[in-house]
Amino acid sequence: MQSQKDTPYLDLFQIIGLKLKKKADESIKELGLNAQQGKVIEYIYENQRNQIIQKDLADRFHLRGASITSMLQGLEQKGLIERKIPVNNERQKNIYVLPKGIELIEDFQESFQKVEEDIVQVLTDEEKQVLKKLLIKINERI
Amino acid sequence: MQSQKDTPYLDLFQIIGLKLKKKADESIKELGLNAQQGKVIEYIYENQRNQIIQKDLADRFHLRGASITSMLQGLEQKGLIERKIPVNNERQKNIYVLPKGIELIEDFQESFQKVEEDIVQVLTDEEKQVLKKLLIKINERI
DNA sequence: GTATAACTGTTAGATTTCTAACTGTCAATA
DNA sequence: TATTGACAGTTAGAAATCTAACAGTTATAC
Repeated sequence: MQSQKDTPYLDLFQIIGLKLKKKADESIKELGLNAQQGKVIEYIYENQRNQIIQKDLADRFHLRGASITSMLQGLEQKGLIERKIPVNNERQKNIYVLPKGIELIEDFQESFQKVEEDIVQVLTDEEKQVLKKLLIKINERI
Repeated sequence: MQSQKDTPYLDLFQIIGLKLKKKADESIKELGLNAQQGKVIEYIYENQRNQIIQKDLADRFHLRGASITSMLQGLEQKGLIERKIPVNNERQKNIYVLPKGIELIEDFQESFQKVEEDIVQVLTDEEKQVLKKLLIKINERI
């Protein structure tokens, strides 16, 4: 395992990220969506007053424009969101969560909260604070 | 952004994991592979003396057996690895890196090392130690 | 004012992963 | 020892993401 040990941070972040993705997917599977879709709906709901467009989602979730198009088409077909071309810019589409989507949000949040607790339950309060600071620092620089 | 703030650890791990994946993919793109494939070849090379089989890779990389089959078929077609059915168990396949694959490993390691440095360069030595401990602790429990 | 460039989103096709169903082999047990 | 179950890997088809090429709209520059 020599080479694996050479990049312990890269390896740990990759594995933890993957495990968390699977946990989160599993936790909201019964709602007929995956974690990414849940997070996106949450984000739209929290920000729809600010006229968010698809590009904002691509930036926030580090996905390509094409991927957002595809995901939102799916969510629209399920009746969870709607997209409206604003009067001032016909290139864009503003995005809104529909009532059927809003109903699910509380369930998402509860599920994600449980995964969140799984992550930090083994840490002391002090460790949690330190970890958060370090993660934020790293996220800002990469 | 209220709901986003409710699961800061989950969100940070997801975003950092995604950014690192993209960085690592980019860094070995010129070799005609992605980061996952590079890590797998590295791992096979370091462990091929111990008769590793596909299931070991599935466990180590948190992928399904079907995904490993698919990936290894690709690497085999490129002449980077080979799979041999051992005499003592015809269900299994032992995996070995071929010379053409071995040639690439140093390049992988150099590239991954650079991504590794990107992660920790903003941290002090003490912070690095603390971070590693916390990540290992979390990884063991989830 | 017109031409050019930048922006936003879409499509088509490739890649990677997944689940579910399957085959063949080995192990356990009755 | 014959049956049954567990194990390792494969296949087919679905889902999510990507890149590259494109269309339409808006902004910029001359």
